[in-house]
Amino acid sequence: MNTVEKTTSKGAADTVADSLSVAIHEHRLAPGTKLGEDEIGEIFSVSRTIVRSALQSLAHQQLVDIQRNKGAFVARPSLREAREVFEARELLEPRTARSAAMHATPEDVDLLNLHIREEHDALAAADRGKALRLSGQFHIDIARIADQTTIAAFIEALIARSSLIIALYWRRQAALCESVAHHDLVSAIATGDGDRAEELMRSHLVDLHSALDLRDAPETAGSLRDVLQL
Amino acid sequence: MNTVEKTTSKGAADTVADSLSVAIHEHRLAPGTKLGEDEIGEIFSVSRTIVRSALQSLAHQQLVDIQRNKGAFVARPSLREAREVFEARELLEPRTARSAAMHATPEDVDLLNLHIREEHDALAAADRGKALRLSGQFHIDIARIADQTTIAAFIEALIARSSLIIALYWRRQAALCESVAHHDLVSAIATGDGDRAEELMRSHLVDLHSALDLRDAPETAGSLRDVLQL
DNA sequence: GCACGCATCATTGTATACAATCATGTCGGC
DNA sequence: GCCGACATGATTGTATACAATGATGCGTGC
Repeated sequence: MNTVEKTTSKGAADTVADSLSVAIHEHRLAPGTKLGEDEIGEIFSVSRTIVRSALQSLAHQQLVDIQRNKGAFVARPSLREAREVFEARELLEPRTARSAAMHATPEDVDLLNLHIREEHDALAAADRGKALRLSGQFHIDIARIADQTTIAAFIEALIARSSLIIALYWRRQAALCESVAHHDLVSAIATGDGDRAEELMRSHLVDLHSALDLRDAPETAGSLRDVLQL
Repeated sequence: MNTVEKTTSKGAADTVADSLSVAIHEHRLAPGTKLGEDEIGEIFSVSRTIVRSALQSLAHQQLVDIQRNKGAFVARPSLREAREVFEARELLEPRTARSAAMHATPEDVDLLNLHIREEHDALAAADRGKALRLSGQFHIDIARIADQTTIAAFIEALIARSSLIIALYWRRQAALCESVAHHDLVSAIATGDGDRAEELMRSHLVDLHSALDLRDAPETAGSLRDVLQL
């Protein structure tokens, strides 16, 4: 049901990586946070070998930044990267939404509705982090439904980085994640309306993009600001 | 000059990963080949720790397939994956070529011409593997020139997998890699003709795609066939 | 009082040792 | 003679020990 089946014996490293990944997605781990190997190893009761493997995995999808002889840190996407990530999403996701609308089965639609409900519940419980993560999960679900594994993997990576970007550059304080957009998307997908799904996804991403402050923040001031907000 | 600068101290694992990656790209390591940890460690005179790290890195970009308690093998993309990879390339690369035509500097064009020359030389020297690798490198160069790091990384991953796909499903025996297509592309990029670059890239990829035998090969017969060709 | 250099310490990089799992080949039974 | 169970060997998974590098803080000299 999840990303990896239990039956294939997931491996301890993946468990650690998943936990860290979720924590980052839920904004419980802020960009720039140092991820010490011993520290994490103690938390999960595994050796540094496992932690190291997990961190390398996260580094590969650019969720963490490993600096040689310095350690691993939760990544801080630059403005440039932020722009690129959203440009890439705007290129890939609308087409994927269209494809999802074509391929979706009733069970797929049920799954999407379930996830929307969970997202809504999290928001009602004032669990902003969880709502944010589920919001991203929704986009990944759509990519999965579209039955394009390769592109779905790309989108998954982009959404992961989007979470970091939102943590760094989010502007609108309240009224985030208007899940109404997601709801409309599901209805378009449920009725197999590819055109509408594509357009809804496009405008949804433009909305998201425009809710970020990607204009001219100083590239290097990040570390300072980070210290202050701690 | 390469993917990673020497000055940042590349790390032994990356060296091993790069060597293996090149070997795969040059079809010196066939899909399905077992990559034993001790074996590789002895070749490069490093411990299994390093080898393991390198293999995990390659696994993440799906160049090798790691099966728990079984080992690492050069990946064998399925027909489905092969189709998806080329569909994704056809989605991403034409637009990237257009962007490259817009951004290319004279030095960029020089670099492309240099690489085409190297490719031609390799072909003249009957070094089919090297020519193939350089042919892929050419596409990566274009993505780099397009100045879209994120998408360039995706394309790089797709080209890596394309190399495996070509190894498995290539149909036309002779007359491969008509570098004339690359040459035309460079001229379009050099003159800043985005439309033409986009169209040339699109047709080049369609050519490539159609030179593969992706029709109905049995998904599971691979292992058998592999044994026979050894 | 400030700055530079050095020593100490903490953390990461790598190698090796041990444990667990899977593959292979042999032996016994049918 | 063929099939299955078991034992042995090889290979991978994990933990730990050692080495190397970077960070911190103190002391000395100016």
